[in-house]
Amino acid sequence: MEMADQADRRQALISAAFAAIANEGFEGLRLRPIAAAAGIDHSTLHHYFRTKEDLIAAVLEHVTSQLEGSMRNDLEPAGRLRHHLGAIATAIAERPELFIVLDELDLRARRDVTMAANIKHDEQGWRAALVALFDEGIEQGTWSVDLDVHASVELVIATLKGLRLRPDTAEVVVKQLCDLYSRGASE
Amino acid sequence: MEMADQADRRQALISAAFAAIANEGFEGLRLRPIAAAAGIDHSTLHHYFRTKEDLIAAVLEHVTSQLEGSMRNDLEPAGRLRHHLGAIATAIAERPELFIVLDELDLRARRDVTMAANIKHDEQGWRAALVALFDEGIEQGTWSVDLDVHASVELVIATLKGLRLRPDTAEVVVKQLCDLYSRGASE
Amino acid sequence: MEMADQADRRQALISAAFAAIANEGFEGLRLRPIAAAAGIDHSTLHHYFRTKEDLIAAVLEHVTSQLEGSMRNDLEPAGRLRHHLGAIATAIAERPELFIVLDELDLRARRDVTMAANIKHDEQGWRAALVALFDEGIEQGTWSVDLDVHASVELVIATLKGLRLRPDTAEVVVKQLCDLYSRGASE
Amino acid sequence: MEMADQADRRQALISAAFAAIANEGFEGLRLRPIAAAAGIDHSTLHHYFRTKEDLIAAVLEHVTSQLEGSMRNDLEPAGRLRHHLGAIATAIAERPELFIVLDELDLRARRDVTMAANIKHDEQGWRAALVALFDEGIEQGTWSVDLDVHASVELVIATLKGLRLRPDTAEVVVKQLCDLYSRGASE
DNA sequence: CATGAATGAGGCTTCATTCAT
DNA sequence: AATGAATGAAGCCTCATTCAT
Repeated sequence: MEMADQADRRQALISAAFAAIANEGFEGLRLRPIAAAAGIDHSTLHHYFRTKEDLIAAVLEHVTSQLEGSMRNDLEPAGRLRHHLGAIATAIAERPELFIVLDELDLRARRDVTMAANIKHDEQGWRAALVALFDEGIEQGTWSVDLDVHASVELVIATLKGLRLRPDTAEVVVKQLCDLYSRGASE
Repeated sequence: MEMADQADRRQALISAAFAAIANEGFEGLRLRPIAAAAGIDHSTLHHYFRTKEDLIAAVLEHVTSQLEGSMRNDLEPAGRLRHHLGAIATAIAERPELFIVLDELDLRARRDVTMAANIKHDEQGWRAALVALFDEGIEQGTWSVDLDVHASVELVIATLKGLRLRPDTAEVVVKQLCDLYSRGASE
Repeated sequence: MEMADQADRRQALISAAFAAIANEGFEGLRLRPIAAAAGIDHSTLHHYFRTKEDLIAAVLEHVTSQLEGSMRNDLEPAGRLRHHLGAIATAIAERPELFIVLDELDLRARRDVTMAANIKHDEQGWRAALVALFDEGIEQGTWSVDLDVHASVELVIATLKGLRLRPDTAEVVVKQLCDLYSRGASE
Repeated sequence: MEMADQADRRQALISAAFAAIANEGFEGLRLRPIAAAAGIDHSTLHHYFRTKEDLIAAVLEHVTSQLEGSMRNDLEPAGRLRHHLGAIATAIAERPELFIVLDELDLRARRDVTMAANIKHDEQGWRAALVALFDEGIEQGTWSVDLDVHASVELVIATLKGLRLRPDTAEVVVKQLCDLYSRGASE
């Protein structure tokens, strides 16, 4: 039981840090309030996370673990794309903070090599799945062989990243993007 | 002449702040180094910008003034879209700092109403131009009347925003987006 | 057997503390690393030494026990002096840490009455032996009756203390001091 | 006039730090009390000394400037030695704090290269003067050509260093050392 | 306009120690 | 005896801002 308490406390700290970043931004991340939110002394926080950086890394881990991709391999390419984009649009709409924080992290990654590495790693998996999706679609005739897979993948990623700050438009934008690819497909 | 000096100094401060944000991020924005970069005492900076926020606002103004849109009204809709997106892709590729800083500013806007207002105002103009572009295209038969103008506008904006952190992919992504709309058009 | 373990552990803590003072100085004495070096939790250290001061006192005891003087009473005064100084010079050269730590302790004694008392006690024995040596030497005609015994004792002590920070010069300095007293003796 | 104030304040900080080291030792050197003693906020201290190390360096400079050697070149070697040692003995007796602090600094030099360099530099001058003194003495027949100059210099230095912690014995010890060299000389 | 000393609030981190287990 | 979570005090340092000059 105590073990659960420990983990809980740790999780509480991560959650508090996550919320702080979401609400106040990276600038506003102060250790004292985080500790207070978890109901402990600010020096005790260092018992769980030796340094501020360690806490931030844990936040990143927490965020990415929540976004673990759901790519349904049982659908054909077009449907899979539609489903995947829809899932992300839904996630953006329902839990925008997740993406806000990811954006802050993304920005910080420009100066923090560790963070950059972690984010890159996470994106790699996503990117690979998208490449496979488009490759398969071309193979099956869903899209023309002329389709630029790399460009398409980057377009999808860029669009989704660009939606982070405007969660309210996520749904329509994603639909529009799907439609464009469907039209290409019907051709 | 001194007036020119004044303006120069002011501009030097803004440039220094801009560079600092581009290189170190918002977190790394310290007034003292900014003043030093402009060759003045850190106290004197407050004669030009009463507060840190004021300086940041000036940086935003500086950034947006550099991005004033070039929407060529002499071209037909499809060409105009292609040209516009190409121009932005070029800008991203050539002066990525501009967009990096814009991203930092965008993120900060979530907590700074003044900044949010300024950014929104700037985007409004952009948005309106895009709406006009698509409306005209539909009117002229470039795109189907079924085209969701609002969604398309947001898609374009989201995509471009999403490119900020990956300036190297800007060109191909923009081309891909144009192609998708061209194909839709050919229909 | 466990008792031996206990003593061993205690000794390990003292040794680790000794090494820490020798290497990092008094400033650098931290309990956690000491405990870690002895392979126990930092909390457990408090079972062996209730407080940091207690541990330091034990270090002093450890150091002085290692320096228990070897004054050979079988030699005549001049030879005894030469032998004694030589022994200390050798000790300084071979185990300089012992003297470094003693110096740190000496300095600290200025503010720590307990330490001051302990050190004073240790020195008292040394001082008495030296007084006896010189007294005997005068009695036997080795040195003139004009020899200031007290001053000579303090000179010897001061010189040896002054050598602590320059272990490499210990040998020649000690030899020089002996020579000065031998010359006085030959008179 | 204000300039004097500035320098005064700076000096006040150095003096306060000096006193703190003398009374509490290096361990007890805290910036806040130092600032308070000088009548300023603890953050203002950083305006005068960017870092704690800088302040310590200033203390060292202050101490050594007070000890600038008084080697009277108008006296013959034996008299010069007697005079020099007497001067230092007097200094130790009258201002023992100076030497206490020097001892703390000396000890710290073992871990602080900058301090070690500064101290070494100061000692170099002293050492050179002593070497010259003994060389001249041998040349003039004051001492035998067999005298080990290097050893004698180190003996003098070690003795004086060893006196730091026992200022009350300085006078007699120094006299005894002089006597030993005089006797050697008379020979 | 320019300076630089001064401020006060606040930042992260470290440490010896205690307490419940 | 041993652990490790928790504490609270304290450490150095930084920053935006103000004020007297």
